[in-house]
Amino acid sequence: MIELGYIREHPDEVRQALVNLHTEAPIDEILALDERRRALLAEVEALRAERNRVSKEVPRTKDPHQKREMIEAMRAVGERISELEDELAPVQARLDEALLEVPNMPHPSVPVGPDESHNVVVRTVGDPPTMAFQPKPHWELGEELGLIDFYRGVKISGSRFYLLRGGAARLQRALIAWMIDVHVREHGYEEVYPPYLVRRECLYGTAQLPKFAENQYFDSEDDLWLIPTAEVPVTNMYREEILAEEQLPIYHVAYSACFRREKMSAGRDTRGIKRGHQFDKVEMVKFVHPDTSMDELMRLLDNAEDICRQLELPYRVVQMCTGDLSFSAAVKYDIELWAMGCQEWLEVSSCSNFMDFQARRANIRFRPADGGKPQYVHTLNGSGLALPRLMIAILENYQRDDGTIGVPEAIRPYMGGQTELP
RNA sequence: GGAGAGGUCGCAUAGUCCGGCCGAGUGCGCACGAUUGGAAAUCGUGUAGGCGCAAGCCUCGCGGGUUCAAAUCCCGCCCUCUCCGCCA
Repeated sequence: MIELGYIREHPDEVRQALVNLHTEAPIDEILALDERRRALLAEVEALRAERNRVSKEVPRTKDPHQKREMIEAMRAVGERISELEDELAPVQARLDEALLEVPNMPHPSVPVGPDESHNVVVRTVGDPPTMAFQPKPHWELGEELGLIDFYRGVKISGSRFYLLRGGAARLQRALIAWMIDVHVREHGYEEVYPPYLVRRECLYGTAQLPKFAENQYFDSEDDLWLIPTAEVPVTNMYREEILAEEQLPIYHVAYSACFRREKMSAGRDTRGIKRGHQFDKVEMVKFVHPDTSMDELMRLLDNAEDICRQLELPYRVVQMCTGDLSFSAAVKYDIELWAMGCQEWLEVSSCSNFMDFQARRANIRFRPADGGKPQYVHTLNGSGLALPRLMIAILENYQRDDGTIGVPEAIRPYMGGQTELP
């Protein structure tokens, strides 16, 4: 959430940001509600001050007549306060709601552009493997080698579900364990295992709600929501907390299953395992001092790239332009792996700096070491990495002319020394 | 799921029966100061958050109600703990 005072004082900058983001938000409504709210608040607070003052006098007043008059007068004041409060409540409620619909402001360094065609390829690392044969897409490899069972996935759970079998299931499990270990051992993260079902407030904290409700699965009976990413439970670990400055920065890495209804992407990527309703991901989350968050973003991105480098997969880093920025990110870099079979760049990681946007929503603060007022932390996160697309890249890029698939060196110790699939 | 106990300012607690002197006492912790060659001990002062230029307003798990006035009374909800039941 961005600060109400900022909208009030810089409405034109906010409007321009929305234009650059190619989105809309109820700014005019917010300004009108805010004005109304402040007027009502001034009135109601003056009355409350009077009531508080007189009510304190009441027990000290000896004269019964005077006492009765004071009580009568305050009864009238009380009624007026109630009226004003009834008027204020819906204004405040709608204002709170509207503020949650305003996206984060893009960082000044973000290139301005209408859509993904204006994203900037920052660097390309590694070369696609040379193959003396026609590489196959993973859905063919997966079926031929008995590694991916689409038919039964659909039978069990419907479209966009599949099963990994045998070596593929093992490979995924090995990748998860290995990636977590790399981030813990080499990059300084603390591993956490979070809940997959969270309360609704958490989704507000990380900004999946209120705007993206249609993409979430939830249990209406208990109002518990399935996480679309470990970002949600992990970022919310410190919601409503005031951390000590010395605790920062906090780095967490978490593996979780992720659940997405994909309502907004219905019909896209229906082939293969690129986009499912359930997938696994290793996620990195950081809580940092505001002064350091841009540096921290670069390191986070490098941590994610390190996985690609160690797996010897060709990738590129793309900076999102304003038009392709997500709702809550101020800056975002994607990492895309090149897949030989389907001949496309696959997004395996999104590394974002949210600045204080999520911290405001989730009320995550720190107390400066000099003892000053609590300040909002900056939060960041990045995939490190998402499994299905990583699996695609490995299956397609490590396929060999004899029909087998090589296991990347780095993973072999986690596969009991196994060197090829199936 | 059943029975009981409880959620108060970093932590621990007092206050709740009998509403006002309680936005809130005490201890610990922490900060600063005094004392000291230095330290311990001791003493003193300070020490929750939000809104507001300020006066002031709001917050004692959350929401609602009663009242001139609610931490305190009433209703609903959430969470924690203990015991019982059930269970990977």
